[in-house]
Amino acid sequence: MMLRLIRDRLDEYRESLKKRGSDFPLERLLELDDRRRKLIQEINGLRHQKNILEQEIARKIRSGAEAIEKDKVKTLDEQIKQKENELSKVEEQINSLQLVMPNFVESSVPVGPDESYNVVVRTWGEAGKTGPDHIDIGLKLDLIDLERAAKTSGARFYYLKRDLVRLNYALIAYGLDFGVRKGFTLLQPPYMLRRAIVESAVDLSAFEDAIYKIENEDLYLLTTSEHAILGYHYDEILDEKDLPLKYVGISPCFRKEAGAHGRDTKGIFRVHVFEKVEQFIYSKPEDSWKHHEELIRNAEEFFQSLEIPYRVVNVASGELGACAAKKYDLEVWLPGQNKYREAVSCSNCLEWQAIRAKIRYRKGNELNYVHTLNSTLVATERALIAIMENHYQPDGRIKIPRPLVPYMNGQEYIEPQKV
RNA sequence: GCCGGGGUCCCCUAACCUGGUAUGGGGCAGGCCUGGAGAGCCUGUGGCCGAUAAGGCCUUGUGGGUUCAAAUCCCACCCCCGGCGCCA
Repeated sequence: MMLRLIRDRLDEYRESLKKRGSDFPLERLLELDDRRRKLIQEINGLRHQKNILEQEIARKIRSGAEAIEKDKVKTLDEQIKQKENELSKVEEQINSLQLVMPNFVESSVPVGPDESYNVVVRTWGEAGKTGPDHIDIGLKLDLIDLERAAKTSGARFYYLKRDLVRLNYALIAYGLDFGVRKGFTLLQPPYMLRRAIVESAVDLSAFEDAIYKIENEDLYLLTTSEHAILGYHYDEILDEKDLPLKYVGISPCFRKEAGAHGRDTKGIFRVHVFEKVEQFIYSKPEDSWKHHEELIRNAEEFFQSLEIPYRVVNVASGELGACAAKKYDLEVWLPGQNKYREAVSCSNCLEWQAIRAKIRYRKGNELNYVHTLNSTLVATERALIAIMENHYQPDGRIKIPRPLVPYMNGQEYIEPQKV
């Protein structure tokens, strides 16, 4: 299906691969597809002959005659079997290529191999403030324990303590209410998914680098509720009048971070488990770019309400990931690191995921693939870092952002522990 | 986990025992009819190959097997419902 799309827009697709710097073997895939189509034609012809023979046999048996063509059917069966074996080998190769086949690249995406080619779209708030990092603050106020987490679970784990636990749940509760106000439907998904579901949502490289597998089961721990929300409508036909479908998911996210050795090793910035409130939209194709802007604007409004300075970047073609045709990152200012760091990722996957997940919609008499879009609303551990570092007061307290105060039972500051 | 019942096209449903190429209804789309609407009637409704043709192949939860032939018989697995057991 993705193949047909690519055959229709072959030049554009070659250009997209070039922009990504992808070494995807497109020519080989096209050759295999030609071979596949030829085999299907041959098999269809043989099956047609077989069907005709079978009907003759049935007719003869009904009229009481002895059926004598059985050996002819056997010969056909052998020929069919042989072609089918070849076909299934070809299809196997096609499938494994399709699992790593990247999406198109949208024309407004900056072309370049790495993040240095990202283009800043806009900035909000006063960046440049410096101060202690979340680890120092967390230790000083007894809000984070990393050593004991290392003892129980290893690197990249953490215990949150005291008011930071409450602040985490306040962020989640605020994020969910925020999503509902924006017209999204809340969804708390299963935290484990079958392989087929995960494969429809990601490219293969994600499996090795990110995904934890449950032993002896066809189940994988969620890396983001995005995948579970895509799976929600797996193999379904939606009605045009129900689109767009907007969901906000809440779940923990489990990530191996296998490809990230040595990066962000301290603190709770890059960890194996974190909570995330996620926006997801199933859209009609003609509306998906409008919704892409809507999703990033929602995330921006959320971080503005927390009074955290940020910038939005248009991610360069080489950093997109296979699924996305365009991706915005929202990067928050972290005084402890003296730089902007990624807190939100907002992608338009076009029909890439929908084709793999077989999600279509009915428009009058025809069926079309939907477009899917996803964006973080808030990954709470990273937001906690941003709050701790940006709202740290000279007197050693952390000011709780206004919208979270009601979720903290009116509490306005996190106070240092009295010794 | 155990015992029983079940999974058919977008939805519902017939055929399953007794193997012969998936029935009917609803919805939706188009057409006829109408001043207009409704009712009624007709046609279409998934996937693949092919030129958007003609035509053909495939499709009854998934994968195997028996057979000239499988929705139908056999085996394994998945899921749903009911009962029992276990459990935060």
